[in-house]
Parts: sequence; C-alpha cells; structure tokens
Amino acid sequence: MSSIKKNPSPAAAAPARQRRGHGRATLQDVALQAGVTSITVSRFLRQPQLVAPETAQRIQAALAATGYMPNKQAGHLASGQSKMVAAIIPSIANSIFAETVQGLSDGLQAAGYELLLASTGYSQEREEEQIRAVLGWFPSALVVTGRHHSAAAIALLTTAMQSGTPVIEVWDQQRAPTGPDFAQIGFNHEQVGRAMAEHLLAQGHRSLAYVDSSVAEDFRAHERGAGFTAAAKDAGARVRSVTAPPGEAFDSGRHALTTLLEHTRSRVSAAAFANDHLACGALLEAQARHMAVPGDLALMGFGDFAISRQLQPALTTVRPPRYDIGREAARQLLAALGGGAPACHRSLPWELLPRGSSVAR
Amino acid sequence: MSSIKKNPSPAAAAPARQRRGHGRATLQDVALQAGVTSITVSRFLRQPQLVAPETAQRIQAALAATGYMPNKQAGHLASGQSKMVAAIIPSIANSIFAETVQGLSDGLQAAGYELLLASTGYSQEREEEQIRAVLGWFPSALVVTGRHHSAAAIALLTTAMQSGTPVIEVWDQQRAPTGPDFAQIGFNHEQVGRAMAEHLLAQGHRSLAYVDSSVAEDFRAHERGAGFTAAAKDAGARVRSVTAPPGEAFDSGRHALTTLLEHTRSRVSAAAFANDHLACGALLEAQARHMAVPGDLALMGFGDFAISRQLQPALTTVRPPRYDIGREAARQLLAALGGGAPACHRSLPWELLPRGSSVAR
DNA sequence: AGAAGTTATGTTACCGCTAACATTACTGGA
DNA sequence: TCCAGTAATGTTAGCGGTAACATAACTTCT
Repeated sequence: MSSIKKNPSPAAAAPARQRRGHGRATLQDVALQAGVTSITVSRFLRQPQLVAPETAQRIQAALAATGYMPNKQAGHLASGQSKMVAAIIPSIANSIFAETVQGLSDGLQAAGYELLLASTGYSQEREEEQIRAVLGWFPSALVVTGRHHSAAAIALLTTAMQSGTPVIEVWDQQRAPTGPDFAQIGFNHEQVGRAMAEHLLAQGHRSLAYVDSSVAEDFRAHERGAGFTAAAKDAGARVRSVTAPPGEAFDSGRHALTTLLEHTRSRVSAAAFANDHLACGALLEAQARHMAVPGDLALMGFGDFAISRQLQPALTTVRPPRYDIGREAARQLLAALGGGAPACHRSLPWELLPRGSSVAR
Repeated sequence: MSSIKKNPSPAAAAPARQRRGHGRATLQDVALQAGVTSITVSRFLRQPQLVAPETAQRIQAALAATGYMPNKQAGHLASGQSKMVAAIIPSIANSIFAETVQGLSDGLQAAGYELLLASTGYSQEREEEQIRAVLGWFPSALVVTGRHHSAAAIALLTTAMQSGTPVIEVWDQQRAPTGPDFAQIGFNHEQVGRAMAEHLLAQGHRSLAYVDSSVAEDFRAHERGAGFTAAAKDAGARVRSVTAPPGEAFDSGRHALTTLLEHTRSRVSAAAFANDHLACGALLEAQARHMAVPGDLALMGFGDFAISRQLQPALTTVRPPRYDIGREAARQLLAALGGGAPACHRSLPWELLPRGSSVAR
C-alpha cells in the first residue's frame, strides 16, 4: 500500500557509519507508517487544513501508533523560533517573586510557551551568567528582575532586544540609571516609600524610622527607603534610617527594633520596614516589651504577606501586584510575539492598607 | 594567512535561495575569522587541550570579536543530550515547593544545567500536559512531585525512564499505588502523621482531631491524616478528621477550628493540621476565644513556616527537608547523568519540633 | 629508513525538523 | 481545447552544531 521512497538503508554497502539518535519516533517513522513523506506529517501537525482528510486520518493513526512526540530542539532550530520564555529572578524561594513567576507561568502555559527559570541569589554576577546561559536557548523573550544590571548584562540584553527578542524588566518602573530602557512592568518603589511616610505623617508622627533590608542588592527596598526619607524630610519630620541585621527575617526585625529603641536618643514614634516579615518581627518584639502598638510605636511593612493581616493588631502594609506583574508580563510578551505592539512600560497599581498597627481605633 | 575553504558564496550563481538564520554569530563565523574550520572551534570550546596553543589564541580572539554564543538547540540536537532538567510541581507560589525548586536550581546551576519549570495547579490533567510538553525538549532528567499521576502520565514517565532519562519523584517516599517505582526523594508522610499523633498522645491527650487540607489533590496532607488517625486509633484514643474550608489559609484554619469546636459533641483536646498556616489561623482563633493553648486545646501544624516560631505560644510543628529535597534531587540526578549510580529511593530526615502550642511549660 | 604512534586539523554525514520552491493532478472559464 | 488557478504532496537545502572517520605532519622506536 505504501511505496517506499528514499530507502534509508545503506545496509547493502560496506561498513555503514554508526547511527546516532535515541530511539524515540521521529517524523520519518510516522511518515513511513502513514505512507507519506515527513513534510506532510509536519504540515499536518502545524496546519492540518492543508492536508487531505484521508491522509490526515492515516497520519493520525500513525502518530498514535508510534507515540510520536516532536523534538522541539530540532523544530526550533529549523524554524528559528523557540516557544520558550526565560525568566531570571533573584530568588525562587522568596514568595514575592514566586508569585510573579506563577503569574508568568500561568499566562505562558495557556499560550503553549515553556518557562525556563534561573535565579541569581541577588548577585549581579550570577545574573550575568544566567542571562548568557539562557540566551543560548534562543528564548522567545526574556524577563529579568529590576533595572540594575552589570554593564555586561546590559550589553547582552541590548543585543537580544535588538535582534528581536523582547526583554521585560519586572518589579521596577523607573528609567534605568544607565543604558537603554527596556520594557518595564512594575511600579515606582520610591513613590511607595513616599506614600508610606505620608501615611505615618498623616497619623501625626514627626519622628520616623525606616528599617531597610540587609540584602545589599534589594534595590527596591532601598528605593522605598529613599522615598520614605525624602518625604519625611520634605514634611520637616525627623527620620532615621537603619539596616536590619542579616538573618531570619522575623528575628532580624526583632533585633532591628531593639537597636532602634536602645541606640536612638530621640524617640522614634513610627517605623516602616523593608518588608512585612521584618515588620511582623518588630511588632511581636514590641508586644513582648509591653509597648502599645500603635500607641507607643506605630509600625508598617511592605508586601502584604498573609500573616500580616492575622496579627493583633493587624499590620499596616502595602500590597504590591505580585501575581499581576507576572501575568501582565506574559500578556505583553505574547502580544509582542504575536506581532502586536511591542512590550512597553506599564505601571501596575499597588495599595496601601491602613490597619491597626498604625491606625488607632 | 588563512586560506578560504569551502567558499560559501553562491553569490555568483543566479537566484540564490533565501537565507534563514537570525544574525547571531555562528561557529562558522568564528572559524572563518580565526582561519580554521568550524569543528576546530567546536573542539576548542569543548576540549581545549586538543587544540594547538596558537590556534587557540586566534580562536579566542575571534570568539571575543564576534561575541559568539553557542546555540544550544543545535548543540543538543547534534549531540543528543540537553543540559537541562525539567521540574514539574503543583504550585510555584507555594513556599514549600518554591524552596525545593530553589534547592534543585542551586544544585543544577553549579553543574551548568538549566531548569525548565512547569506547574500543574494540583491538577493531574495539567500535569500530564506539562510532562508531555517538557519531554519535547529532551530534558536530561525529569523531576515530578509526588507519586500520584494519571495513567497516561505514568506511561510517559516510564517511557522516558526506559529511554535513559532519569525520573525522580520528590516529596514522597512510598511505593506508588500503581505502576513502576521511580526514584524517590522525600519522606513517608504517613509516618509523619503517626509521629504527630504520638506526640499529642504522649502529652496525655485522648481525644484528637486532624484538620485536613481542602485541596483534594494534596495527597501528602491526606496521608499524614491517615497516619495520624491510624496511630490515634491504635492507641485507643478518639480521633476525628475534618477538612478545612477552602480559602485563604489562615482564615481557613480559623473556620476549621470554629467548626471543630461547635459541631463536635465530644470535646477535642488536641488538633493537628495539614499545614502551619491552618494551624496558625486556628491558634489565633483560639486565642481570640480566650482559650488557653495548650491548656484547653493543644495545636500543632506541619511545615515549620517562619511565622510558627514567632507566635505566642510558638507552634509545635514538623520541619520537612524542603530545600534539601531539591538539593538531593539535583545531587542524584547529576550523579546518574555523570554515569554514576542511578537515582534511587532516599528518605530524608524530618523533625518534629515540640513547642509551646502543645507542650505546657 | 620504514613502521607505528601522536598531534592537530579537516571532511563528511548526520541530529530531526521546517522554509522555500517544485511538481502533479484536477478544476473551471474563455 | 488550452491555460490559469488551486489543492495536495513532494524535493531540496538548509538551521547550527557534533560524532565518526580521515588526513597530514611530526615523533619515536627498532
């Protein structure tokens, strides 16, 4: 029934080079079984309407019989496009980024894209390595965190973008200190910092403190701190900035509070923290010291972690669009890849949630 | 100095097929510039000691000049091996899996492997899709979560394993209910459940409850529940099992406790929860009701989340080797891929941490 | 001096798939 | 009747690398 074309058996000839390959069925195998050539099977898989119904049936049967599974390396090599997006984040374990990755993953999976994930441990050096590594896969698009990168990393990203690979920076929304500006999806952390200060000022506090993250590369926390301090100064309030000691976040927050209370002459009446974990630790420590919150000391954090709402009093915080950042990044990438508008700057809304730790009832 | 071999210019001929490709420098480009052929450059990149020092220098210069970056699709297609590992987990956002992924990522990055990540949202159907999708990349190895998979998924995994791709199930450590047994790295959740019951029994409790997760596919939580109930019954204690309502975990825990207290005739004196979030919620709810913990009600959770240690009283819990599971999986995969012993079953130690919520001082 | 090994590089033929172009058979309109 | 148009499939030539084998220029040993 099926004529054999292009007989692939040099078996008759002498030594016959070693065969490579690895057992799995290829388009050739399917085609042979369906009595067509491989290109027809390939067509059937990508544009079924171009294949005659009867042929399609035979191919379908052959696909099922062989358990064919396309080799994406080969496909992408041939077509020059990989349905895969690479994301590079500081830490997978940090819930804040994990949710963003989840949003990205959800958005991409729906469109049949795969996600290649790399983490940098907040190190610019490792970020550069990782960018280099994932670019070797010719990803359709690249998602990186923040706008602070090493010069070499920026060069890599720029080259990628110029050769048509969309690049999106997530979590930030401000022009990079240097280099070209890539698409960004996030928000302005300095503004958040200002809003935090303004919230505390509005409660009547005139002596503030910002407790920064101990992770030197958590630029976003530092920027919030800068905004916080600036706003406080603008309002003529006193403001101190300290850095939490490294270590487990809750403990770190506790210790930071201790430092703040014991080594500060001028009494601080309200403190903002780089994140909710630090703030929760401080809140618990304050209570252990029998301080009234917010009476003796008002507190607020950033991140809106689940625990924050559960404490007594609940922690005032800022809810960043964690998941939505990833989701929106996916949306924009897909639009850009689909030939629509290129990815662009987009500020997503955050929300300051006044709760008991800063607002007396 | 360099003779031109295999002149690749059909420019003289007539129409000349359209060129594909995408601008980035290839081995050919580098080779041309260094005055050698592409295979020599390829060799230099993989086995530099086979290349003469002077040639190596010229190649190095050419690499730098062209900004060459290897195309991994092509390389892996040709060599038949991809330095990439695929991991499929229920949820990226869940900190428990995120840490495992972090461990995996850390272990793999050190060895130059990439991580392809997919999440299933706890759905077996999506798991199957994702397995199929990632297998198209011919990953070096596959990491999946748990030992409960759809029949089709098991078939895919089995085929993969038989064709030499190591498959590791993480987080479980028990023979699968059906199908072959893949390598496993994790621990026996039923045993953990038993240990939890035994801990409470040892404190003198005779009327226990287990609050299960509302996620039907969180098999691990169910298994802990089974172990818990079995151990309680073995000891002749009374034991109830309820399922927490769906929703945000803390709230869910609160509500579960309410249900437990209000709809149970026989007074429960100790309750174990599917995870720390539920337990924390319950602890806070108990305190809101002015119940003494552990006096009126002893509580314990699972997971050792950061918050658990901070509450007053601190929550008794079980610390699973979250990060180590990923790290160990990476270790075993690399060993298997390096030709060493194939990945095998490995039970990692967990630890029951008795704290104030179940142990009166 | 000739055989046998070493070292450094090149040739060829793929990996499995797809873009571009080619062919064939059939359709309908002038 | 002949030709343009269309539908279905095939042929060819890659994509950018690497495995296997080949070759050429030296060494080394007998």
